[in-house]
Amino acid sequence: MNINTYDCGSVKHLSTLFKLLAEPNRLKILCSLGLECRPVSDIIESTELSQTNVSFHLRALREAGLVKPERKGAFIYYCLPDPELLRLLGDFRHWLEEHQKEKTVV
Amino acid sequence: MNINTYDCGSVKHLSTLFKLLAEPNRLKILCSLGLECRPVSDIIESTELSQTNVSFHLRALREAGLVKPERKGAFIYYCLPDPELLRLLGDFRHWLEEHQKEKTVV
DNA sequence: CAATCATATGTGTTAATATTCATATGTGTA
DNA sequence: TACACATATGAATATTAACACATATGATTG
Repeated sequence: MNINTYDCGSVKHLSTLFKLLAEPNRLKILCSLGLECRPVSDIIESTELSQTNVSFHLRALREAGLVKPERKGAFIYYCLPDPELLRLLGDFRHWLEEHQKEKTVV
Repeated sequence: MNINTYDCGSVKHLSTLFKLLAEPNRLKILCSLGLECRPVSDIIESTELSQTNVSFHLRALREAGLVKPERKGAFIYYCLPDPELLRLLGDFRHWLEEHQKEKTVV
């Protein structure tokens, strides 16, 4: 390995995280949650996805610890245990905008 | 849409970016580049991937503007046009570490 | 405890993506 | 010009992931 090689830590962990975030519907779900806790029915409504599909993606996010379920009666509320994630997403979005600008300039 | 819904901007653009970063070998390539420009042969060596495979992933990264090719004689050097990307990757890695800790605590 | 609502899960199908093999293109040099 | 080297591309296959359908589980209400 070269001395100038950048250390990305465990590439595996990073890539599985990005894989989760790479699915548009999962991103939608995360964004629709925002800083609030919402029942699945809410998520279904705001994302306009099928119940099965939402449940499918929630499972993936849940198992990765990106969302946390909390039962309240018949409903299960989901929230982001660490809202810092939203900041990171914002950073990327911001970078993307800047990056696009540069590309058009160059 | 709820007033508390977090705006992730164009989910589509974000997800295509994450999709690029979700491939372990592409991450490896980005990290192996670091802040330097390197010929493809270097990348092949440090990632231990096949030539075809490296070329395949470089194309994807190139078309998204994440790496930039520059011919020098028979060699083509690739570099990150915007090293800020490495910082973002570092942020995610850092978050991942913290996040893992929390999960074990909780 | 039957009926209903909210959510999850198992299975099969389909679409997307990575990987390899064979080959092409472009560059330097004898 | 012929040859060797660096990299790219096209086609075929393999792997993976999303999605839909049917059904199961768990909670509430009468």
